Amino acid sequence: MASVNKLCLYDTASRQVSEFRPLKPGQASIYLCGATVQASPHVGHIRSGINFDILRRWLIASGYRVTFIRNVTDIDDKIIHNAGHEDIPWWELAMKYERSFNDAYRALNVMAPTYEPRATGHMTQMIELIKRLVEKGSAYAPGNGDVYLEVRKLKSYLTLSSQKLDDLLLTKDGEEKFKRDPRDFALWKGAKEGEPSWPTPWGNGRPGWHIECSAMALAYLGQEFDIHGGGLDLIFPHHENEIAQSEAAGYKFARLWMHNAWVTTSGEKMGKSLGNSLQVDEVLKRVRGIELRWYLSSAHYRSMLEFSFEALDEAAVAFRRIENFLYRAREALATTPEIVISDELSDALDDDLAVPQVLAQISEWLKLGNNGLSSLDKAQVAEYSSYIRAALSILGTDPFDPAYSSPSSADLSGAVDGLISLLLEQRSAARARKDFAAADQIRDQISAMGISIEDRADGVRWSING
RNA sequence: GGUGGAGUGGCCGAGAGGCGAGGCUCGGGACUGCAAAUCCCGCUACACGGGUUCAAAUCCCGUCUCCACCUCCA
Repeated sequence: MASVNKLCLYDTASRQVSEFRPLKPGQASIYLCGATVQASPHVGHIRSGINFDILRRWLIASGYRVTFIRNVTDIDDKIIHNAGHEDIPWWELAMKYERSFNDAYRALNVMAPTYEPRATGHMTQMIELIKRLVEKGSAYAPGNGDVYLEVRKLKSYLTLSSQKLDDLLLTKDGEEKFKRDPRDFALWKGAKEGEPSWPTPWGNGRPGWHIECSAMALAYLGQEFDIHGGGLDLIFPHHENEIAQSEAAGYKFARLWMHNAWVTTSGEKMGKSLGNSLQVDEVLKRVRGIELRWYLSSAHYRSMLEFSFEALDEAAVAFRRIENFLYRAREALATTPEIVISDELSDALDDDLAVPQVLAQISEWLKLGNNGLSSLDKAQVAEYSSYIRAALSILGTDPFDPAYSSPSSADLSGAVDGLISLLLEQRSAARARKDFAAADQIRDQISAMGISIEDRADGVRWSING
């Protein structure tokens, strides 16, 4: 259990893996950029949730008290645009997709955050932060209702993405005549006719895209916190701008930046505009949540995951093997395997969450555990099933986790067990008198009901086909 | 133009100077009345061209290909 290693994580800012040193010993504060609730989640969105859920579970298992903030951005350009398109109010659209994200998180066993602040609930904090930036001379309100951050004045702008201000390609946004520099970005946007707005000293308006994260991180995690996470595509501009705002306001902000890679199809990033996005609820018609989670967890969080249904199916089959072993182990032991964190698991996860290494280890344990089942060696079964269960619990795919239980099937299983057992007794009798034709006929009939039979060393076992 | 990432066996997918990660598929075997499940054995790969080194998938130089970000992005 005790590992000599310490948790090491890759930091986007330093581009290095180094030891995680929390601000307060034994505590970890994490801010994850969550959903902008403008459409249903696709598997890429949920991969991000899963990757950081694994981080969180590992920190908790390592003894940390984790404060995990994952925001919901429920007001932005796209939400207003899409609401017009669907012909419903912007707040109805935002709530609709927030629920859809929550359904996906729940189906994939992503732990609920410690707190989940919504942008619309933090206008006061955002306006206060912008006021502070204006007072410090870092931001300016040119009188069109917008407030911009003056990026040239910042000494460390673009250090996260290691770019130079003058190398950025410029895109026209129609606000050039108000901006002191075309690269300045909007902290606050003046309201156009018919748009939602909130009153401010600079007129009615709504937040720019980035300010909510700075304001909410400050509100719940304070001026400095341990880890800020999100997808790779948030490095620029979103996270750069969060840093810019927060540091200009005098706050230290995040100590460590972690970014997950995308889910791709045909080598390309998943996105609505490409028409290649796979919605979570669609994929869940094909495999169970626990299997989808296993698949999305299987690549290292910093590696692209090339999505294919073939790979998904393969992952699901592989997972069922592990799951079946755990169920057999529970039967053999007459108790649910305990969660025992092995050194191998600790070492792998401490090394920047090396999940693929964990999977390789699980394969080894699975062989040893299955050997234990064949030789009826309970101690061996207990040992390896415990290691496997511990690994699965950190990955969020522990089949014994109540989050995955379906109560209705549990009620039925007793009755089904009785019925199947009756048939199996008949088959055993037929086999005993070497009437294999009759025995196979019974097996075929049971099989036709979607139930498979295994003749094992310790008796006959049946299971419902997944 | 700038910045970052990737190319590994039939497929997926780790590793980052020295014992062939692991999985899937495929072939062989054990067990079994036959299956199923499980286990055992086999299948010596790192885009290309140079270089450094006793030793390179890993380091250096060059080349090719692909992907991403540059104010909508997980």
